[in-house]
Order: sequence, then C-alpha cells, then structure tokens
Amino acid sequence: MNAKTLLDADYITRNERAVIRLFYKDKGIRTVKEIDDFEPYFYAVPDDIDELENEIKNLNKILGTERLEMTDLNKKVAVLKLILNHPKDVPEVREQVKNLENCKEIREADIPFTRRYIIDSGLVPMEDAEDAGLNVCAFDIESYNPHGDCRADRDPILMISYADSKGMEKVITYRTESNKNLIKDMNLDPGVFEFLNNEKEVIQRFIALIREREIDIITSYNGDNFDFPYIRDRSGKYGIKLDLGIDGSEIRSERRGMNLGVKVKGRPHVDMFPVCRQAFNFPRYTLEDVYEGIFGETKPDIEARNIHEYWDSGDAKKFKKLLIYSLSDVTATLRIAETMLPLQYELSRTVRETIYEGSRMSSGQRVEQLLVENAREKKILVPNRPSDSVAKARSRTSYVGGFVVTPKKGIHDNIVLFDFRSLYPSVIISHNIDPSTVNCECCREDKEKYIAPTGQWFCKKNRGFIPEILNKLIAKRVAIKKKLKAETDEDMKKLFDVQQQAVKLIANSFYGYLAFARARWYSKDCAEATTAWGRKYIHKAVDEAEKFGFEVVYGDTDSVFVVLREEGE
DNA sequence: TTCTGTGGCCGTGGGG
DNA sequence: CCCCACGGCCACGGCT
Repeated sequence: MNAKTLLDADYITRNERAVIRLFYKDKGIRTVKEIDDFEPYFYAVPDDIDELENEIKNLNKILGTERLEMTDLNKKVAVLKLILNHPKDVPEVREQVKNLENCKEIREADIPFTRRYIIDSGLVPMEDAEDAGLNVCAFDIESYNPHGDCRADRDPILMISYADSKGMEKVITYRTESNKNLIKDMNLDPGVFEFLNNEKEVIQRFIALIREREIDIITSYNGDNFDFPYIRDRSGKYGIKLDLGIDGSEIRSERRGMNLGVKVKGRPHVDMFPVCRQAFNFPRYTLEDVYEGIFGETKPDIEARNIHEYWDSGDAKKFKKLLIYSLSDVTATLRIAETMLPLQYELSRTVRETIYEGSRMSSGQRVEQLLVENAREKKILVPNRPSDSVAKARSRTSYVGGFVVTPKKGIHDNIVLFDFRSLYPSVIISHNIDPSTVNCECCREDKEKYIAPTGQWFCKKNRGFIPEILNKLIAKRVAIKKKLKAETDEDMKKLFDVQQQAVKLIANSFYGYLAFARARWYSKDCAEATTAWGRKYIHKAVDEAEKFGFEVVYGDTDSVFVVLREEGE
C-alpha cells in the first residue's frame, strides 16, 4: 500500500491546449497529475532543409521548428522537428507537410500523443503495482436468450456477477413472476445473492459496487466484445450512464483490429480472453477450457443456450444451478486474472505501456514499442509503418526454408525437446544482425565481417541498434535470474520469476519481429540470416548429439526432438 | 481526439 | 496464352 503506480493516461483539451492526465494510485489514494507543457511533434526529412523551412513558414498550426541531426538506418540525416499546439492538428499538418516540394518524407507522425509522452518522459506504467494495494475485480453477465443468440435491443440482462480481490462475491439479479416464490426456500447466502426489483437496479448496483469498492483494475472474460457492450446498450435503454471512469466518464469502445476494446478511464479494463489466447496454446479458449487448462479443474457448467430455460423454469433446483453457474464464471475469471496479471504488469512495465494497451498487444507490437523507445535515446529516426500494399507484398515473398527433419514414424520414448527459439536472440547479438548493419558499404571490401550462410554480411565496425537492445535485455535477464537464485522470500521469488519470464518472452520475439510484414524495422535479409545461422548451429548440435547415441526424430524451425537409442536398438 | 489484425482465396490484368 | 503480382473480400472465436 506504500507505492505509487501509474494506472492510466489520457489527455483532455483545456483553453485549446492538450493537457495530459496521469492516473495514479499513490499509497492507497487515487491521484491525477496533469501535464500542460508537453507538445506534439513529428519530423520532416527534407530534400533541402532551408527550402523546406521556408515552405513551412507558410503553414498554420506549427508552433516552431528545430533542426536536428538524426540517424536513419546507418546514415546521418538532417531533419526538421515540427512542434504543434494540439494533437488533433497532427493528421492535417502531416498531410500538408508530406506534400511540400522539399519534404522527402515525414516520420513519427503516427505515434499517439499520450504514448509519445510516456516514452519521452521516461515514465513506467504499473511500476510497483505489487505494492500499491490494487483492488482487482471481475464481472460477468448472464442474459436472456430464448431466441438462441441474445441481442441487447431485445433481451434483458438476467444477472451480473461480481468478485473482487478483497474477497467479496456477488450475484446481482432480480425477482420475476417465475422465481419470486423460489427464493426464500433456496437457502442462499444473502450476502452473496442479491435480489433486486428489476434489470435497471441490477445495472445501477453494479456501477455502485465498482465505485464503493474503489476498484482499480476491472477484469472480464470477453468483456471487450460482449459483457461491456451489452451492459452499455441495456443502460442506454434505461437512460443510465455507465460512468465507471475515475473521472465520472462513461466506458468507451474503440476499434482494435477486427475486435473492440472497452476502456474505462483511470480504472483499466483487462480482458482475460485476449490475454489467455496469447499466453497459451490451447485448442479452444472458452472460459471453461482455459480454466481447466490452467488449473486442471473443471468448473460447474450449464449449456449457455439453455440459460433462458433455467431462468424461466420456476424450478428451484434449476434456478439455483443458474445462480451458481454465474458465480462460478466470475470466480473463475478472477482466479485467471490473479494468475495472469503479474506477468501482464511486468510486460507493460518492460515496454512502458499502460496495462490497458499492454494487455492487448501482440508480441510484435511489444518489440516495436521497445524499439521506438530506445530509438529516441539514440537519436534514431523511427521508420514508418509499411503501407497495406507493402506489407502484403512482404508477406507474399517466400523465405529460405527453415530447419525441417521429416518425422520418423513410430512412438518414441525418452524424447528430449530442444527449443531453438531461445537460440535466435544470441544469434542476432553475436552476429550483429540489424537492418542498419546488413550488407553495409563500410565492410563491402573488408574481410572482417560476419558472413551468413545465406550470403548477407553484417558489419563488425558499428554495433547495430537491435543487437544492442537485445543484448541489454539478455543482460537484464541474467541479472534477474541471479537475484532470483539468491532470494529467499517467496513473494520476491515470484516477482523475479515473472520479471525474467517477461524479458524472455520479449527477447524471443525479436526474430519473429524482423520477419513480421507490418514491422517498422522489417528485414527479410536479417530474418533469413538469423534462421540460417540458427540452422547451422542446430545441425552442429544434432551431429554432436548423434555421436553420443541420440537420434533426431523430428525438427522444425524452432525445435528438435531427440531420443536416446539404447545399444543395439 | 496522431495508432487500428491477419492470412487465404479468387478474379483481374499486364507482361513475358 | 500462361503466369504472377496485386487488390478486394471474407472469415476467424468468444460471450449468451
């Protein structure tokens, strides 16, 4: 309860200026810090910097310019930093500047304002979250579905279940003609099961609970695309504002790829469905399957499509089953959240992203975020995102094949799995694999360079940006593991373990990032060189293993399965 | 209120 | 005429 942690950040407009708001939990108290002296900016790469500066003088909404020398891949370039008054002006101004005669291209004009602030200020969201006494809750709704699928314009919410990290559990529902005579005979704990008069009261009670319990993190299972939109739509019907934000603002849905994300201001909503889908490799990701996959236990379940029957049945046993099912869904969600959040906190801290964003990021986005942050320190110009057509063309190009060993048929005992994904970071570091060092002019005639099996060479004179960051990450992991070994306190051990896991996850994603078609720092040459060297070392390891009587039964880009053959077998 | 997924299939059209 | 590069379109999976 003694620490201060940054939960969320946004900006508002005051007197036509953007004001950043930082939502903290500080020694158990909510605080908001406002920053009113940070201005949006981006860079223009000129053909002729004097001419460009002249052209820009004719544009409105630019507060000022600054000449800077920055690095673009392996070249030094003079750029103009354009400082604006308000982030909303960026899209318009960047189009104008892009079209100026002396502007070659614009850079870093697509980094959202609050993210830019967090990067530039060095803030670490979720720092010390474990000591901030965060109140976490989970919620889940059941809705009426006599027509099969339920639709918020037609079918009411039947109950909202709630559970929080301080031990409160609730199923909030309402009396109807079919259940009113059952309730008193059901022997339910009135502290858990609340029967109100109607759906509207249920929603109001839910909102009140989030506020009264001073919830800091709201978790759900698919709340992004089901529960929150559903409650919001039903609230609208009754004229209730779903104002769960710490500042009294309503929840907001935003597009994130093909799905939605639901944002609650200052009280981050973390949806466990996308988190689990990314963290585990299960055939299905229903709450039931994920719960069983993680904990090895089944939970009480009823067929979702029959919920309306349980509600309408007028049968005490059936109705109770529905209540218990609803409660079990929310306690399962909370348990999953409590298991998954520590790593999510750490991943967010590692890439310095709010937990709302961090918990919804792909591994590629995490790597990219880390690179963008480090680029600033090193005065490196961040490459632009590829256009759709460039990304599509990239993903169409074929790659030199990975390491493949045709599976040996049969059932094998004593299988040992060698995972080579963890090999790639050291391959990248030790051969200085980077978009700025590949086939560099400075080493063209030089014998002293790293030459990949695929023919590309990598600079030995200048350290690449990506290998440097990766090296820092690996060093960080070694240091954490050292601390973990020496630690005796169980809580601290868990924290260190999560820290090293987060670093490992991100470090192991660098190779995939280089091959990722939408990456700013995409490099086919680098990706191919990495796997080619990787294959070389795998073959070496396999040959060694075979000398000692092991046999490779299956292999792919990432791993090799080896068995030990007995003498004479 | 600067940012928006990804991969596969299929029809089209231009170049060899 | 064939091939392939390109762009448009669709589905994916979870909640009830």
